[in-house]
Amino acid sequence: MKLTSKGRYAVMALADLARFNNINPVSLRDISLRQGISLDYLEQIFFKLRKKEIVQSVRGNQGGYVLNKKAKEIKLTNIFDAVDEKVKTVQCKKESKKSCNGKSTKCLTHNLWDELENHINDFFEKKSLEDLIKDNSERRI
Amino acid sequence: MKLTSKGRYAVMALADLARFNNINPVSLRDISLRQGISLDYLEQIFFKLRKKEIVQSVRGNQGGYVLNKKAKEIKLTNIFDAVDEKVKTVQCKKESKKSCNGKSTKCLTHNLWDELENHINDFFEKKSLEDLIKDNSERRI
DNA sequence: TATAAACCCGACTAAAATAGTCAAGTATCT
DNA sequence: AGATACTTGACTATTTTAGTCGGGTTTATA
Repeated sequence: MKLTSKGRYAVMALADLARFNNINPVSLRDISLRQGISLDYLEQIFFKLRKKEIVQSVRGNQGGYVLNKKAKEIKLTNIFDAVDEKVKTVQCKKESKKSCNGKSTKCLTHNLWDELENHINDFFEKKSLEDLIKDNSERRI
Repeated sequence: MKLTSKGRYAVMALADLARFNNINPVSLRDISLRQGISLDYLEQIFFKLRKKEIVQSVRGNQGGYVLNKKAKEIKLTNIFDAVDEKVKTVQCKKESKKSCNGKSTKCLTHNLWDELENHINDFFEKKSLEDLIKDNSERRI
């Protein structure tokens, strides 16, 4: 299971983007300043987000990024997936099925990890970017 | 968020222990062989489990470990806690509340991580060791 | 057309975490 | 007495993380 800064930054940056997503693209420089994330690191992250078509880039002066879909349609799963944050608790597929299939207690816990994985993925599957910014503006201001 | 081999090993080892928990204590050597976990590493893990009173040790020849409570009463939370696997998605408490409390979008995602944390902890809070071995024996054999 | 803003992309790296190993014990059963 | 098994601390190789660095290319605008 991984869930590290990269994933968090990606979500933070996209939430920021969703908020300031007007006519004009949002530059990474602005996001970097607002969210306190290194510009260079943001570039790495957005490179991946672009490849997965979550954002679109606008090159040149006054350029930046825009969301490629509606905030409602961007689920957290998509984001984590894009930046390679795999919610993977155990890689049982590698260990050939012979050594696993019901053999003693070794695999006793595998169902658990599967279950957990589904549980977490469900959570991420249901949450969209829109939920994030909506939740937040409801609670404050 | 961390959820690594140490946590998995701890759960596997305890599930093994719960299964073979008869009158006699179970030696780490046996668990090591059955689960394919290095004996030295198991010792480290059980040192922690003992300190948190999840297991009891029986020293000397024919010694080993026994569960210190009923399998039903040992929740996964307790296990992860004992081996320092913290389900912590973000440490927002450090960043003083001034810098966080509703200031722009920086904290926009904090509710999310809180929610996720609760979600996962809930899952672990509900699952006991007994659930594990019961689930498993139901499905096979 | 010059220039600055902004994206593009690969390579490198310090620090931390992980998953152990190693060594030298101590306790207890037979 | 001897074997088995727990106890404990220190050490370490490997991997991952969270970046940095450096050199591009593209495009708006003055």
